[in-house]
Amino acid sequence: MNAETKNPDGGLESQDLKDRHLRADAQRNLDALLQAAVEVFETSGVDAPVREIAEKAGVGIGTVYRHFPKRSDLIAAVFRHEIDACADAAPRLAAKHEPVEALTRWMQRYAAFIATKRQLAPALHSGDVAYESLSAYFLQRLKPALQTLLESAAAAGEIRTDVDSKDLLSAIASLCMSAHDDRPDHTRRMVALLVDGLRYGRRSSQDAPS
Amino acid sequence: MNAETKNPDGGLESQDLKDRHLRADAQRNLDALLQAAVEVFETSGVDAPVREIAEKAGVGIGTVYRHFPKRSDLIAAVFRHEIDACADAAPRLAAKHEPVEALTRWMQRYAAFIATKRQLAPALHSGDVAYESLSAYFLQRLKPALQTLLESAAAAGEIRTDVDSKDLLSAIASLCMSAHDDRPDHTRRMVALLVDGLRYGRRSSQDAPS
DNA sequence: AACGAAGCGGAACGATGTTCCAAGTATATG
DNA sequence: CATATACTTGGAACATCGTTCCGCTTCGTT
Repeated sequence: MNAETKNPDGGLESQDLKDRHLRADAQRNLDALLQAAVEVFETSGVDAPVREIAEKAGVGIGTVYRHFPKRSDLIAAVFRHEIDACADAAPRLAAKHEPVEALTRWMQRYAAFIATKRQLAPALHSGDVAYESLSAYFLQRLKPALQTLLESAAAAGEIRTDVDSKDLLSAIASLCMSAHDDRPDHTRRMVALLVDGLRYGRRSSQDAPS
Repeated sequence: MNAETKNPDGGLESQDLKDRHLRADAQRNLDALLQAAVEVFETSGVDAPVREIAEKAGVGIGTVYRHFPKRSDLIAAVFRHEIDACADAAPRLAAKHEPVEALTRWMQRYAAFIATKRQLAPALHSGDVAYESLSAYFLQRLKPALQTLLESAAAAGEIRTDVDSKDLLSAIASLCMSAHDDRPDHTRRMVALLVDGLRYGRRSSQDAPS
């Protein structure tokens, strides 16, 4: 009924943050659990039984529920984990490649990530409390990541400057949602097309300062 | 592997068609089952337990599975039933109201129908064989229904003539999918806006026959 | 009325999410 | 190093579902 009964900070565990000393073995199990969940979800989809994940991680079912009270918490944790991985890829790519190349590679990376999560989309809008914060987190992490890449490429004069990163994120997501199984690289080409679109109008801005 | 093992006619039961004499009590149970399913799905959503529907219909679980071998068959049957109801509303409205009024009312009717089926959309694209034929049936029934209404209104010179009924169907569906719960009549106004859009360009066609 | 077949009800099965607690183990403390 | 204590664990057990099965009931016919 009231929202006060919920943990105000969003309360999702992470293997990176050590909030209150977590016992060493517990930490090890948590990591194994997350890794196993990633693999199982990739193999059998998000509908895979909790027991299968527990077995793959080499722990008991009780351990799973100790770390993730609800099945949806596990899914949410994995999702967050992958959002982080995708967001963290941005600065890494930016350091290794020139701006447009980094931007291109990241968009492809992001597209591949979204394609994996197609079956998650329904759940996201199902009103489940466990997924409520995910949409916000998604934008909070990915929008700045893309924005930085866009700004670098724009500063180098390689692409246009009038593109909103949020629009671009959802545009790519839409592309991936409609991808057919019989066109494995359809999405890749569509994203490449988007990048070309970004380059096309690069000289259209004349209000550039300095 | 091969498609030949599947029933070639699509094999979905209907309370309207009497394929092979159905025993009187069986027919009664089938009707009660369908009605109960409609009510339960409305109340508790499509994820409602089969047992709940059986109880509401006053029959045993075995009876449900006699008529609908799979849970998805029940859902599909209800969906078909409601598609029929929506399609049948078109000629009824056309007989009772002037063309544009009939068109408006039907579009609102259709929008209300779609809004109810939001949770069904994921299942429709999940690849389940039971739902495969539904998309086709959906278009087969609804497109002609809308098209007739559109043509009547166009013939009366009340609306433009360059609107594809299929596009309009999916446009309304899209509107309903993005509807928020805190805006109950948002969809209604959006559909009304669509109707106004139809009226706006009414003089743009000059190739109207007879 | 009697018979055969169609139909019915619900116990039972297997899978899955979730709870619970006795037993085990890491860590702090002496 | 030994001990105490609280944190963790494993998995049996429970609740809920979809689905199957089969003995019994009821309808339609002769």
